[in-house]
Amino acid sequence: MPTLKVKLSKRELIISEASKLFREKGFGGSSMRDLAEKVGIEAASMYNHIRSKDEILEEICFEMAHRYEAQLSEIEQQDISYPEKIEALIAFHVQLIIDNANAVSVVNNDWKYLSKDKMIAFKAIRNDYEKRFATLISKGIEAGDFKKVNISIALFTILSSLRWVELWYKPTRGVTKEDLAKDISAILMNGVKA
Amino acid sequence: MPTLKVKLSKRELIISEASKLFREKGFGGSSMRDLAEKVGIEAASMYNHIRSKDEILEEICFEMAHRYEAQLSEIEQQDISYPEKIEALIAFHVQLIIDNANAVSVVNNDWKYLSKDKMIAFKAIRNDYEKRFATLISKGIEAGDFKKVNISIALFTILSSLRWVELWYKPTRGVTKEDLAKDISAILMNGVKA
DNA sequence: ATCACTAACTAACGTTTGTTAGTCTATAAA
DNA sequence: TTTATAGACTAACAAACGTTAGTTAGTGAT
Repeated sequence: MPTLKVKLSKRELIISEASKLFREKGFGGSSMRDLAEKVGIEAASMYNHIRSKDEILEEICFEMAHRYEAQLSEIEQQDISYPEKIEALIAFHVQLIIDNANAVSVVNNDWKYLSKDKMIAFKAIRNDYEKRFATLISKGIEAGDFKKVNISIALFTILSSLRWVELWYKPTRGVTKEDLAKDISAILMNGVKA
Repeated sequence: MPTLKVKLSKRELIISEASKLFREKGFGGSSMRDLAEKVGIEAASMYNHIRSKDEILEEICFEMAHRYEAQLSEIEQQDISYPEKIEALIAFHVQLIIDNANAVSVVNNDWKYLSKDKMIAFKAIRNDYEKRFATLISKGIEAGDFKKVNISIALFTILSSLRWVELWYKPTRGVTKEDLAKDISAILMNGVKA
């Protein structure tokens, strides 16, 4: 039992360090020897814990994809208004990005390094997510809660306006996750114009 | 004279194909032999036109950075209101992204593959751009044209809400650049809430 | 004390990488 | 007609890549 625990945590250390390294140098710019040095063992030794370099990337991407999907499912089922659902999703995105900045960055930037079939699978999950997100906007319009905006444009404006958080957020800025989510929500919901 | 012209256009072909390839596979995932095949010559032959793989990336990044900077300078000097300036910048971003989707994608995603000193130079240009963009928002607030939003948050919400255009835009969608810019502006200026 | 197993190591494999050297051919200038 | 240059080629280099093989030290169970 403790053996298994140790093994898992070393594997997790590798993946955690990989997230950091991939974020900084990109998947293609990171070598297994670079990574091994960060982990503190030889490159070959890592293969006791992981199957391949590709597998690390896959684990990062699908793990995060699953988290997004799970949270969306929960919010879909909550009995709140559509604007509240969108705001809840925005808050979730902000929180996930801040708590898992490295992994989120890798998913956003390095999914194109996935092997062909894994990439197809990944895109399918992402498309599903976007479609369900769009449905929330669409229903919000029907309910009269949102303006009659182009749904696709609104969707991607919201989604990508969240991406910069990963690049921008530093605890030293003195902005809490909650305030940040609130400010972004306010801009997307009500705009910047006076 | 025609000799020079031909040389330039072959070099430009290489850079153009490189933009396409880097966008699809990433800088680290693209080899010079891959690229040469797209160009239609041998890898070694490309070195009659370019100095190195790095140089291609640098040319793409700094060429685009310069265009952003030039347009910002022009808009800064125009005698229009601050909201109009921001909308003009949004329209410019949309147009540049649509007309140079490959190059913009490379700048956005692969600048981290720049060599250390080039990366420092690139970041300096980008920081300058962001600072001047932020100033426009700041002055717009002082003028009473914008709500008293957090300037940094507003800035990055606007900038990154433009990034997805590169991923999303297809002429087949039947949305013109002008309409797209207008819709994005509308959301950022007035929000989605009814 | 023996056995099985984990997880580290060194050494090396075969490829692929970016790049250089040297050569040949066509075209334009003299 | 000679000469120079541009721009393609083939061949090859040294380095770096992901990964495998084989070995060894330590640990816990029988």
